[in-house]
Amino acid sequence: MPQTIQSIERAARVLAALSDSGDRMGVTEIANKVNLGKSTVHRILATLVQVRFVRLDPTSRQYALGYGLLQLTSGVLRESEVSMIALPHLRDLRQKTQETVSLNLRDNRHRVVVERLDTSHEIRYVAEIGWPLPLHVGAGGKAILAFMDEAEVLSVLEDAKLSANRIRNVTRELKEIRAAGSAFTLGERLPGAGSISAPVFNHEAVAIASVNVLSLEARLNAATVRNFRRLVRATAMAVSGELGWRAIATHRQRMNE
Amino acid sequence: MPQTIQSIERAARVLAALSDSGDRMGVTEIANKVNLGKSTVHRILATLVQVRFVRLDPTSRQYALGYGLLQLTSGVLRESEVSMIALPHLRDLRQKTQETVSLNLRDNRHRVVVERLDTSHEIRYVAEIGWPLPLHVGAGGKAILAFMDEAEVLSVLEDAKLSANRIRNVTRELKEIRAAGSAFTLGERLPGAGSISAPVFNHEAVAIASVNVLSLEARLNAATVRNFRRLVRATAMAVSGELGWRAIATHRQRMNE
DNA sequence: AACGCGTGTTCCAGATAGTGGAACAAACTT
DNA sequence: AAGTTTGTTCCACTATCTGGAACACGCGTT
Repeated sequence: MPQTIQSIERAARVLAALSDSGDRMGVTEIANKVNLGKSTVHRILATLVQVRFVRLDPTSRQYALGYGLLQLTSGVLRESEVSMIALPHLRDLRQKTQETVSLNLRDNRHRVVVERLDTSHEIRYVAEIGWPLPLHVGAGGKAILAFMDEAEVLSVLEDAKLSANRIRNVTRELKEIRAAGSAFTLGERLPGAGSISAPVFNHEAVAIASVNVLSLEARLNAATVRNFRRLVRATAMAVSGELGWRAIATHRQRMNE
Repeated sequence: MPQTIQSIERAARVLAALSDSGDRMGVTEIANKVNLGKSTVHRILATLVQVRFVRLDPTSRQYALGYGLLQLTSGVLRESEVSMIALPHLRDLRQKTQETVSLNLRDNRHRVVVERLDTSHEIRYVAEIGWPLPLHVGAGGKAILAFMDEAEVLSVLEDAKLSANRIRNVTRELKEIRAAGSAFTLGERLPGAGSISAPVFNHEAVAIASVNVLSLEARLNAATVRNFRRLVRATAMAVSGELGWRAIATHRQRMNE
């Protein structure tokens, strides 16, 4: 590990602990969870309170995540032009499919759900949002994976400790996805659910995101799947287009190299 | 300032810098903005990248806020039951008013917008969300302020360095708000805009939030304002009710003053 | 009421872990 | 190809962080 600051890592661990407990916690409770002394945790918390990443209920003396974090989040989303561009298209897609739609962004060797439009509930910042998911599970991941460098794909799959056999299977599947331009999986991540997904390309023609439709296995007959594949692809391409992706240009680039 | 950790404070400053630049930045750029040496900032960034609070574009070598922060934010909102309870009521309110509605939460001596339903654009995490706003400016703040401890109100106003004269004015205004049960301001925070707001009480009958309708001065004639006041109050009370507030008991308490 | 247990908070001496200048490397600019 | 800017690494110094232990507070029990 090259040059890295312990206190900050520890502060992050404290925040994570608060996040996935989903509830307010006391000092010792946190201290146990992150395996640090009370005093250390207390000092960390005092600092985090000061910068409004954590808030302290003075009566119960319990700590919870603070609103200062919201400030940062708005920055995350503003910065990522993809989600801003995609949003209207996602609405359109939801309208047409009457299903939950979402946008996955690639984050290094994972993917992250950054937008989600629920059929009934509109967008809501729930559990799943922000959590890193593997690239090789679920249509949303595979749609991205299928259009990555072959070498990189392999290293991702090996990192995930898949057997040689499964690697072969996934690789074949990715080939099919490339041919079809969209991915379709059933119950891979959530039992009983099905997902159709297509990749979004940026101006350099790298797959940086995927547009997804989430539905239930029961609702997905062959005709519906075909229809959703078409719609998802159209949406993804519209977004890619706005990001400056030129289908033809990419070909030319390859020739010139 | 009691026991606090420098590195963490500094890390927070780096994150803040990235947030309000709204764009990706280089090491030296950040270093200048936060007044620290390059090496120090570099180390901080390396750590933040590791915990996914920041991401590094390897080709451009520029840093931006990372998706790990989204993970935390979902925790912030999940933790705050108020926003979960309020959301359906806010939708209702938007439907009835056809205006932008929002929910402000009190955060110590400030308030923070945590939810916002735009008339046209649905909920979106934009600029304003998460930023701390003063309690004594705008209807959304005053609606909360009006139902706080008198001593606390005074200390808030003094902290804001208001002249004795303006303090008197605001105090009288708060009295009116208490009597009406809702606040109405014109162009106080945003020129040309108008806002109507009512407080949300928790089970201990303390004002922890406010429900707001945002409109334009041009659209707000006397009749409309009266109507919005009614609607906003009804919404705020519905939310308060679900939070365990009992109207009659507390109403007496307040009115007896 | 007094007692004890479990919390949260503060203190402090020791030493680890962070600091920043300066040297190095890499990447654009001219 | 030389020059300039920006990112990264090194390293000795010591300021800063650490964690055990002592203190203080609140709460439930006897």
